[in-house]
Amino acid sequence: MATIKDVAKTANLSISTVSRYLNKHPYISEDKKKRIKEAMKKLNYTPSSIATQLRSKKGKMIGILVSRITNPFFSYLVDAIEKQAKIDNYNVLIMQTYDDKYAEIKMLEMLKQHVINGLIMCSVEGSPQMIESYQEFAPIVLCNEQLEQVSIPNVITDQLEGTYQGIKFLIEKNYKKIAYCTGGTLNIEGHGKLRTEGFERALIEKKLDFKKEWIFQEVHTTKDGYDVAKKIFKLPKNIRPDAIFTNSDEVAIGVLEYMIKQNFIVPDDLAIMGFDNQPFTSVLATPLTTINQPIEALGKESTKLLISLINKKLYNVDKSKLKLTIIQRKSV
Amino acid sequence: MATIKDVAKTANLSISTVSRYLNKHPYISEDKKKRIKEAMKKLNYTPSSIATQLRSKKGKMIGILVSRITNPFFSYLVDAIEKQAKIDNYNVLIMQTYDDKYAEIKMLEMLKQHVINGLIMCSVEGSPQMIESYQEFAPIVLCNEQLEQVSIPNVITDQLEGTYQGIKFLIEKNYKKIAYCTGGTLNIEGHGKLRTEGFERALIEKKLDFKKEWIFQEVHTTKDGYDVAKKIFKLPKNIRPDAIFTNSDEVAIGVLEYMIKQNFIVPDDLAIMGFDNQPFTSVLATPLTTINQPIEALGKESTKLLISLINKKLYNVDKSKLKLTIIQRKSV
DNA sequence: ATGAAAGCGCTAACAC
DNA sequence: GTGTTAGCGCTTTCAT
Repeated sequence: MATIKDVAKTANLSISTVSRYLNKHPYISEDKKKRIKEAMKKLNYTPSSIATQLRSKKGKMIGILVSRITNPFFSYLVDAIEKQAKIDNYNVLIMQTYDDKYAEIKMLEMLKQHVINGLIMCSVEGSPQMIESYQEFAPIVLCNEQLEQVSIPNVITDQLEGTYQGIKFLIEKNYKKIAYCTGGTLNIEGHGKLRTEGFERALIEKKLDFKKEWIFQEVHTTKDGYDVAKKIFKLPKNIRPDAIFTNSDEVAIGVLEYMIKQNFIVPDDLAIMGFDNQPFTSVLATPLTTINQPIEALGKESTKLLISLINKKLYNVDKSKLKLTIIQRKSV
Repeated sequence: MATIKDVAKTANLSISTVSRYLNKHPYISEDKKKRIKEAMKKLNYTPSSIATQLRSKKGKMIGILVSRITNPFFSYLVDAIEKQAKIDNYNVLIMQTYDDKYAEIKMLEMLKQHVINGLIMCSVEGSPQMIESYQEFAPIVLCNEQLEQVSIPNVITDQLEGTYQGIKFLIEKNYKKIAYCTGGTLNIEGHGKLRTEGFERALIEKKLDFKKEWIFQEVHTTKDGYDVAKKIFKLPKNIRPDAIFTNSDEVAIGVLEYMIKQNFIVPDDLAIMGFDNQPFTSVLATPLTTINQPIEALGKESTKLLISLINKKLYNVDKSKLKLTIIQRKSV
């Protein structure tokens, strides 16, 4: 690998002059510019970004933390972030946490180590205080997440309202026995807490019962959804729910899968409400009624906010496009 | 930010001793170990990976190039690669090319600049010679891709054979007028060339006709598939194909979508063969008959091969799990 | 306008 | 076992 030294030697100039050329410093004579260009071409030289970063500390990399890239919600979110980041010449380093606190810390440490210059967290595992403390090293933006009692900038949709509307939609369609899935646990703060609040609000408002048999915690995958359905249909008919509000289309598809296999009819035997409006949910055996998340806007605004923060500038998040909407199809 | 110097000063030791501790050098007295630990905690010290990389040149980052992370084939492939990379403590830097040669070059340049220590290319755009030349800087492994006339290690499945079997399957099911989709163009080398060869071989063997109206080039997305279907059903009935072999489930879903919308029946009006066996293809309105790709094995073997190359060791790819298999469902 | 020289934070001989 | 020292490739004063 040719270094700046080699270029300087070949062009018969000092290292500093070459460095200035590289950094587009004004006032370098045309003659020397040409000599440098030639030397660089001859030696096939590329600056070592490692050395540049070491010295100047201004890298151009942002990190994204997602729980699982195979979840289309996240892959589309990453896609949106990357498209926006590219505009400002940032590269993107993606890491999956698999809900593992340790992996999250590894990424946060990269902030400290200047591997990344900012981080968008689309999933959070560790304690709010711990995460907050890392802001000392570089900006962090929470995307589609919210942390209480600490101050970390975020861009979010109104998950409480979205869920509230979704449940209300179900009730108005005359479903009264509503099962509910959440990725978290009901007790602990975090994961889906706001959605659960929206769920409760709608139920209370419509004076409907809660039944602990209808609440499913820590469900994430299609397989989890499948297992939830299995449990539901094992319930005696009189206490079996007539609709299920899932926390993602992936989970909803698991429920659907079980019902198809057992020859149950959607929505007659059980209505299914998805969440995310993922691609292909309109072409399923029963097209899914679901809640659309504004992924594009979420990714774009988070990125704009983060890059502004990196450049120590202000940015007002445009909230106009961050609305959740119900997509009505056949499963409800 | 505290540096190794600060730690040394605080612990009242030399920089080297601290460095040795950091690098798990044997034989450091327990007393000093403790002093170093305390100093590190007190100063909240983390080594700068930039400096470490500059000095030792042994970063721990591998790059992955995919065309679009939103394509489940790639997100699952990335997932498999990441899981394997983690075992050897490598982090993973993902970049999307969007079939853009320029983005690809940007990633290749990162090889030069030591940002990444190896690259897995799950998609290739530029000229074989250009890509080959970058091996000078760090190892490159092609995953699910093949380049002629140059020598770049790769791990692949037999796409020709897979397609040949797929088309033969169609013919044996008594479909004789087979439409064919490819991501590339028929003339130029690259993109789907081997699959096209498999297609041709099966047709010739079974003495079936080619019709240029049945060939669709440069189709990638669900929307492309939708448009292909539209064209097919505009054809006069006597020259309309009775089956379509698509190049991905995404495309197949587009075809399905159009047919549902227009009230055509799958497979009676047109049989659809997918490619990839993506999640949820079994729960579609018409469950998709498709070709399963061994994504797990592809990712795992590519990563093992790349890391071996980085460490200048030999590795023999385990080909036993790299087989394409037909998944028979309802669309054929 | 250009060059010399002092580091950035770390590792790795080499010496003791 | 531990300290001293010379860089890694680059940027950035400070001279000239």
